[in-house]
Amino acid sequence: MSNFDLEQFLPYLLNQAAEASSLAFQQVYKDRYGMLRNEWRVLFHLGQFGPMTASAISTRARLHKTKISRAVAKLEARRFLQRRRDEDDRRVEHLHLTAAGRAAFDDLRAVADRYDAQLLAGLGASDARALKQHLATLAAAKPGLARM
Amino acid sequence: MSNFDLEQFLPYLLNQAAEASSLAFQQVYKDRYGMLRNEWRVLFHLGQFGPMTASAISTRARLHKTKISRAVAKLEARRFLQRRRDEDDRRVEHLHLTAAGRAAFDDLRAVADRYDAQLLAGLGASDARALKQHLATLAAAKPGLARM
DNA sequence: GCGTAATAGTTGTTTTTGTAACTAACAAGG
DNA sequence: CCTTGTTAGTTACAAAAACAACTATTACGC
Repeated sequence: MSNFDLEQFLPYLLNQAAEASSLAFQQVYKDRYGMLRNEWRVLFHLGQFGPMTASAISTRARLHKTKISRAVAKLEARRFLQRRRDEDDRRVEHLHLTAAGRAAFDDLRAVADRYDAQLLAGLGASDARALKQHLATLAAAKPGLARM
Repeated sequence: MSNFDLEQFLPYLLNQAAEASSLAFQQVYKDRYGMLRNEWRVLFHLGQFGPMTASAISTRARLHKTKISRAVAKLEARRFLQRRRDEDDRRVEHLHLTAAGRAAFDDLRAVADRYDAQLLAGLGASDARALKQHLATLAAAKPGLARM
């Protein structure tokens, strides 16, 4: 008999924590700006890193290009971003926020900042740092599982 | 100017870590048993906690009852579980694994056990414990965000 | 240059999810 | 008992995600 415990299984725990911690923030960008998860992510990438192409966002955010494509279309329709064709390579589109897009980003970034602090309120600064470090490592890992 | 960093935002980090760490395991239950995430979860609840009702699983797994309902229907169709009407309260169904269901559970549990160890291989035992403890706390929290 | 492959991005189709409405069975107050 | 409310679970319809196929443009090999 194994001592395996579902509720201590890391992927399960991570999912539960991710869902619980996303809920309240999700409510904000949905209620205030009618955004979906992928739209919020694209907005934040453009807000934080400046103009980028859809491919660059796809790589950095680890989102499939179809998700980016649809999120961009929606953000453009709502005048949060604009596209600009690259002169040299006409396949490429450079995306950048409009003033409205930047305002939304600034607003949501401030919320996110406070929310993050609230989530970590129970932990000391060094514990919080360690937690985020471990999560970043897990996020970057590409675990396989050879013949399990 | 804020020093906010998307990639250090806890809900975002948790999502990335959860997705990355779920991928390889997901592949296993999908390839071997054609299961979806919710089906795997129901299977594990029944395997670990013994016969339960759909409602009990719903509460413990924090899954909406419609997800349970569909997962149960699929698991039943594939002969991984059976239902039994409660004698006293005929609304209630007690769910229990069949031999095939238990075999699948035993197999997947063993994979999960090894996979968990692999994910945590870089951490010391006390770091791993602390990480899981923090995640459990986050998973249990019901953060609101009053007028942000 | 020309055929083939690769890249950027979009569109269409199928699954899966989310939300709400529904049936059936029980509970409780008068 | 009989209305009203609650709980267990299902079903129907709309929204979103996954996946594959598509167009357009550029790069590469010869």
